[in-house]
Amino acid sequence: MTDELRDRGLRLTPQRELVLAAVRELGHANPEEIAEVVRLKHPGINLSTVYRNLETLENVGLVIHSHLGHGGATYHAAEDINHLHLVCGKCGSVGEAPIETAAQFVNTIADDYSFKTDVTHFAIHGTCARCLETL
Amino acid sequence: MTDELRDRGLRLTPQRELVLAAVRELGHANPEEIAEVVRLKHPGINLSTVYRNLETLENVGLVIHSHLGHGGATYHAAEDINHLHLVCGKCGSVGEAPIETAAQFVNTIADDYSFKTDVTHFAIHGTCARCLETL
DNA sequence: AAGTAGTTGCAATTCGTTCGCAAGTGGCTT
DNA sequence: AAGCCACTTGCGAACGAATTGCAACTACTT
Repeated sequence: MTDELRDRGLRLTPQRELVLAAVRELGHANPEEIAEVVRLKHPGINLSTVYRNLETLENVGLVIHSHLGHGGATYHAAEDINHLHLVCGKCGSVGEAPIETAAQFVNTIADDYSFKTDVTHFAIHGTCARCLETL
Repeated sequence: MTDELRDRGLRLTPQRELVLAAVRELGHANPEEIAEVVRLKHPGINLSTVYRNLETLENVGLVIHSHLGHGGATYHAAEDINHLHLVCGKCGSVGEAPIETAAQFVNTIADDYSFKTDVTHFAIHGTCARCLETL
């Protein structure tokens, strides 16, 4: 990460390093959760610092956010955006499926509308298997 | 709409009527925009009244919300939820495509994960034709 | 070792949404 | 036609999430 940052005149601070580490560790997490993990090693970190660092890490391409639910964004390490999210509207569970599942859909939209789809950015909303059973 | 409401012990107030009318007129709109339209005929309406009415109209099945962008929800008349939204991450434009476009995708997910997808609830995120050209 | 520009923490602010409450009003009942 | 009660409204306060201004700090270049 040092290069990605320095090449743009940005700095490698302990806080920034810890934020990235937390994102990598957590999988998908919101800023609040990330702050909690960071605080284990750097108790004083401010929430706004976490927000700002997530933003710069995203600009630099090390981190990506996606929207899983009604609320705010969740963050992923850029390396492991290789799945789409199946979010259950009833129980809130978050499942995963390989991006290839959507390959054909993405192609159709590209062909018919010249629209380049990023399937990972928004979750796929619906009802999960368990909730379908218990209706 | 009278029946949907009265059957549940709910009332048909002028505000409620105007909120539904505004949703039908606007296509996809957020609470603020809906409030503006309502105010043309009922200047005093309070924003929280709009929020509450959108909620009850949704419970009753006359209105549905979906998430098009980072921010809050946008509301549709229940009748015309027959398309999915293609939201451009660059320019913010909102395109539409028939739900059938996603039929195969939805089926695959149903078969492989027993997950029943509601494609209209979240937008399809990506880059629109025009923004792809001007890169 | 020093200077500079990026970064942090803090507190205040914004935005969108929700809440409690007292006053108002639909619409059933008589 | 009048009355009653539960549902609604408007208002202001409160809310959570995210953003901002600013002064103090510090990573990095030279």
